[in-house]
Amino acid sequence: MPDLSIDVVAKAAGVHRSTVSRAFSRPEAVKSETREHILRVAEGLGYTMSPLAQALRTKTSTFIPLIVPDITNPFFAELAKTMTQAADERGYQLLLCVTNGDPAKTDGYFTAMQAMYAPFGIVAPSTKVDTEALKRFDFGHKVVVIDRVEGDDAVPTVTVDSRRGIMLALEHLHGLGHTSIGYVSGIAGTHTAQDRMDAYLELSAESGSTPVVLDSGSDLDAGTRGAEHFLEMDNPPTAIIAANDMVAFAVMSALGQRGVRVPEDVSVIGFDGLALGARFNPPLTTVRQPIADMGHIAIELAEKQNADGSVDHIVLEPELLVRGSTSGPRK
Amino acid sequence: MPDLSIDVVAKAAGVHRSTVSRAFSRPEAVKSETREHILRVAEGLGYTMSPLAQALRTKTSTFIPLIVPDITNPFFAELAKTMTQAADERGYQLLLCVTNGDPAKTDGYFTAMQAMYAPFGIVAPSTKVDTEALKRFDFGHKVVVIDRVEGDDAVPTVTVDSRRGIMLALEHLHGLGHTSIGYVSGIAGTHTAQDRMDAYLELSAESGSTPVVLDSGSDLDAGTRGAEHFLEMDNPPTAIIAANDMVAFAVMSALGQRGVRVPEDVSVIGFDGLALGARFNPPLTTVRQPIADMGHIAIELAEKQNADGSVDHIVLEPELLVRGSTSGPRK
DNA sequence: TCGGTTGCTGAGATCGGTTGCAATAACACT
DNA sequence: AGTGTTATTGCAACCGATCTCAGCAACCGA
Repeated sequence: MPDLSIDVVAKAAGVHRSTVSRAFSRPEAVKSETREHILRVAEGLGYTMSPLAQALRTKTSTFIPLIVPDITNPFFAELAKTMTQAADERGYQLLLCVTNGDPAKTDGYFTAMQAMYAPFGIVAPSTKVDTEALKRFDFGHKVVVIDRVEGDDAVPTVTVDSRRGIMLALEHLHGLGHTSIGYVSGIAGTHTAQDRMDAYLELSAESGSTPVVLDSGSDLDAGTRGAEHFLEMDNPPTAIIAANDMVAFAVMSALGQRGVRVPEDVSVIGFDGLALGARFNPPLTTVRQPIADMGHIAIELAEKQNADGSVDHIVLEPELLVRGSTSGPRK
Repeated sequence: MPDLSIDVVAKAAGVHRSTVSRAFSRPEAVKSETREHILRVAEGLGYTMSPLAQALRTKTSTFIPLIVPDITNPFFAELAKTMTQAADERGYQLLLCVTNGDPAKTDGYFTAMQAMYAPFGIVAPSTKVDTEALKRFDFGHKVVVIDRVEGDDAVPTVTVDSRRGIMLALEHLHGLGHTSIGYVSGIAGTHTAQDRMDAYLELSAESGSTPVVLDSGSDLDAGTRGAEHFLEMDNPPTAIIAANDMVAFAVMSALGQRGVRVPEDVSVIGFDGLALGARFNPPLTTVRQPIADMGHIAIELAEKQNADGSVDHIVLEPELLVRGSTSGPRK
């Protein structure tokens, strides 16, 4: 590969660099005859433009950072999957940024994204802190957030309707005959986590039952602690809503190890709709978030903002996914 | 941010561009006094070098593509996690590339990585095809593979000792009293998958028992099919080795739905050592691969190759992780 | 036929760095 | 003092594109 630059193509096609450049990036500005010739020659040489050079000159690259707290969490993994797809459909390259919940890292990624002229970035926050970091950067570089954001204004967001999701779960459980329904919270700090919890509290109260929060911790051990708490209760709930699928897994696992059977002894319902849930033992009933859509929409929002400056806040509808972890109450 | 370029720093520090450049990238070539002054000024301005410009000029960037078939598979997710960490410890940026098993995509990523002067890439293959794609690119750009590679020569690799891993599993099961041990294969096409299967076949034969391959499919449904096959047998094995954790999950889930209990009715052991396994129901006994090490080593190998041209093939030792999915045989 | 578009292409500066080479300063040695 | 290093720094070309500006030809209407 004798270093294919725009100049060698230009020479080979007998035109000037600038014409080749136009042939690629502003086709209508070149006589169609010339353009096709150039394209043909380029094709023959196996030429592609250097994204780096382009980025340097135009001050806008195709690198888009995906900032997540933990790629190991299947929710973020699924998000990453659909995002990569959406991304390279549109010629973007996803930069995987894992913060591990460390705000310093988040900051670092933001400055890095400026440095490489990222047109925008996607943030799936673990804590409110992440979204606050945004402000320090004046939104100078556009970002879209997979969560609600305090104040709901300057930055585009996409989320699912937490309240509706919890409602779905509650209705399903009520329909099955459950009246005492506990809750184990998930990754704390996120607005959506907060919203789900609030929704649970409110809706429970509305339906006349007293809410039972088994654990409100932030980590995965919330599941274990929740299960323990459950076992210590004199009159434990007959069903448990977990703030997200991972926590639901943890709950079921902890319960299982202590001899409690799902759904025979207690029903468990998650929130996320991870594919993995279908392979769990038992398969997890859950409130599905349209993760795939979220990825595409996030990118669309970003592009839209770049185009006309509009910042939208999309709220998607969740959906109930009934699998094997819920059934009628024990007695 | 009035566009911080090297020139503004130079002016502010009263030196020439080239001196600033050296102060950063070849510190020993600048009088320490001057260097410190420059660095201080830069610091004050909040200046960082443009990785794009650097890459363009030096023809080597800090972008390193991580090519995986499916980030949704926790094995690759864990790999990605440790790799991002290893990567940004050394100032690299990970580009997430998901092939979905499509060789065309793999090819695309290879050309892309050339275009952006990636110093090397990491490939965690789904099929042998992936490794063959490498040859089409003359290894012109360095790549290290998380798998064994046909011929074992031109490209650095890191894997764990498949045979040893299977041996560990077998020994554990034998120790528990199992004599009839089945096998469900995993993602096909990979050399390691092949190796594990071969090891199972050989070691079973050596120990005098007849191997029982419950399913040799490539997809996740192998688990389901394996379970069904298991149920149809007159004299089913008392334990099952799954080629990887995901398949083990699927097997246990399918078994569970059909009323077979693990480990009471049948023991199941996986291969990978995913953190997720600890949260499964029951917690999965498995052969642990040192995934975190693999990530770091992969990057080290790549750097080493770039430095002195050496290509190494590292084989790591697996380790048994006993959790709850194995116990003595039923009767 | 001539001034006024319009369409297409070439020149050349520029993006933000790097690096070989030349210039100068400083120091060592005889 | 004279000459030969050696350490520092400046100069300017270059990496591979983009884009403004200008040049030129063809076309239009009066």
